[in-house]
Amino acid sequence: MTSASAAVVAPDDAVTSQRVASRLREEILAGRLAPGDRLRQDEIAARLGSSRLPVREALRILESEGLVELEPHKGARVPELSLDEVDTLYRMRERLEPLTLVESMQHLTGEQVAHMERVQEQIEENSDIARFLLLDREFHMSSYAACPSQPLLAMTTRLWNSTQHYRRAFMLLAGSDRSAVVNAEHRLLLDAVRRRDPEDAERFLVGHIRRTRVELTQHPEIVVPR
Amino acid sequence: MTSASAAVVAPDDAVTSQRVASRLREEILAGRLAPGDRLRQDEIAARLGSSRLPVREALRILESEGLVELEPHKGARVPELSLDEVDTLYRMRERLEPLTLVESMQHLTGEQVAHMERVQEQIEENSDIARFLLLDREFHMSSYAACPSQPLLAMTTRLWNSTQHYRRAFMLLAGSDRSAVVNAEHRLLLDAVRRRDPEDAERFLVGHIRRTRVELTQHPEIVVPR
DNA sequence: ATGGCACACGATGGATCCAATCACAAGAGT
DNA sequence: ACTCTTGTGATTGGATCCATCGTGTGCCAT
Repeated sequence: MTSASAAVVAPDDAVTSQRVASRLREEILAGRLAPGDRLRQDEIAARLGSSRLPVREALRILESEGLVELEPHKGARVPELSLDEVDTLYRMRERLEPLTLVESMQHLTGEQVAHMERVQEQIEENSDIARFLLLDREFHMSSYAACPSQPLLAMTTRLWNSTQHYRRAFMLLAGSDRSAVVNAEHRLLLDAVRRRDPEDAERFLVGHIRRTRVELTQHPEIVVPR
Repeated sequence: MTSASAAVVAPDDAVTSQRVASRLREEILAGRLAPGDRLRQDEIAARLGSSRLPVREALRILESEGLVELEPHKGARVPELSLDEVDTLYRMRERLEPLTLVESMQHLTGEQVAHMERVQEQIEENSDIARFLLLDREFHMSSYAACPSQPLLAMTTRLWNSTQHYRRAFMLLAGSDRSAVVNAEHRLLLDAVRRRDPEDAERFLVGHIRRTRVELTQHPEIVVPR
């Protein structure tokens, strides 16, 4: 699969524009580039050792993934979302991701389900927030990995990308008090996936996303006032 | 609104890359560029009177809208979808578009609803298929026009773009026998919008999209065998 | 002192040229 | 006759240079 839509890692042999996109994607998702930050083509080109042209193409790639926004003659910046916009993104997730999961579930191998379980075990042993964000993403993305529809998987990934920063802000704020709830939800979800039960899978996943949305939107301080 | 995500027309004063994207978008949506067709950068640049660079950026824009697919060193082509992929795109529409409609509905002005009604009247008077495709798109997009969430509107537009060609193929095949059903569904939808009733609006819209999906997937001959 | 305008600097968009990659075809070897 | 190889042409990716647009600063007028 040459498509970079779902990949987070950086293939070293790829074309320059995709290498640059990978680097920037990683920096945004890790939070080193925060919402509102501007991305100057010159600076990036110099820092990553290429010309500005691949940088421009990389910014287009990232725009299609929802990680930056481009405005003609004004440049690229990491999008700043209002609370309403985050809320809507979560409502989109509540509707789309169950479809992604159901489509993927029927094609998941036993080994892939076992991988999900191992990731969940790591989540339960873990206490670091940055690591939780990585593991949580890995857990859900693993459940979507066998989705045969590229557009569906790409949109799901895009929704995760767009909300990543606010998930982190929420975790840093609320701490890991709610980890027991998250783990219970993940366990139920995992069990439904193992049983290949689409109804339960959809129910638990919607509940999981919805609860996160409700808790998250109770903290207006994690977004710009607007 | 400078965003090109939902626009179909070509602003003449825009930057070259967006002008090129507009032209190509129009050619793809109108069916002059069919699935499987290749888009050569040189040829496009010469035809539209620009250098290849804006063409490359335009292709990236169109890729993010789902209208072309890019592969490194191999170029761009209009995506060819299998029946399963079209089916999944319609299932995505069934889940996403009701949300778009509900979000938009509460902000629609009376004048905008009146516009929807005028478009529906034109649909009922019309018998040309190419014109129906335009009007049908205008009818639904008008109902989404007041959606405050850019990502949601962009994704909805993207789903419409990706399925446009197969809608046309289906209409050319099935003719306009089913226009009575379409008109009845549109009228119900319009009434629900006028009453600002989110439950009915969602019910009718899901039914409308679902019926189209079911009828469309009964015609495997409109897609590549695969 | 404050608001508005003009100019200069910095950043982005576009054009041209060169390099790398791929696809197809012709030829040699088995 | 078939297949593998190699070379050539076509096409895309990348670098550099120039044009255009935004933005910030500073001056001037009110």
